[in-house]
Amino acid sequence: MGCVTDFLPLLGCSWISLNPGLFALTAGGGGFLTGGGGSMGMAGVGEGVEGLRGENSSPGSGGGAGRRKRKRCGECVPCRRMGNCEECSACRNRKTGHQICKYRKCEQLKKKAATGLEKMVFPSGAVFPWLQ
DNA sequence: TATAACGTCTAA
DNA sequence: TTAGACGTTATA
Ligand SMILES: [Zn+2]
Ligand SMILES: [Zn+2]
Repeated sequence: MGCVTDFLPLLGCSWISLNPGLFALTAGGGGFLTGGGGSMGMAGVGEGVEGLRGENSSPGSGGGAGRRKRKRCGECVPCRRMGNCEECSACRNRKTGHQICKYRKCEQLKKKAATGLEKMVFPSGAVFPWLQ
């Protein structure tokens, strides 16, 4: 196979080629490790595949499982800020955007939800040993 | 029900 | 890659 050993057999070799944006969005500027330093990292591989499309997540039943919304920490500077500036794009487009004022956006919510798999870096220093 | 805001998709 | 739109969840 000219493909990646045992990675996503159903998707074949075309996955990364067809989803460069998604990969860059999660693995690169995802937020953790600030890409570019020479070290990359995995950005939610487990959830990444599930997050490919919103077909997963089952909040319907139970009412406890599934991916629920995170809440603001309430301690960061933006969280302590009160009142909307009414001038930022979030405030101006509040009617359609449904987003909190940019100056009030919680620092923790700015980062993508971390699952813990992001830190999966092998001792060899390689992030994707199966690619080598 | 109304209001606020997170998560994700998609156009630019 | 980013900002905006939309759907959905969470709280009052
Ligand atoms: Zn604002
Ligand atoms: Zn906060």
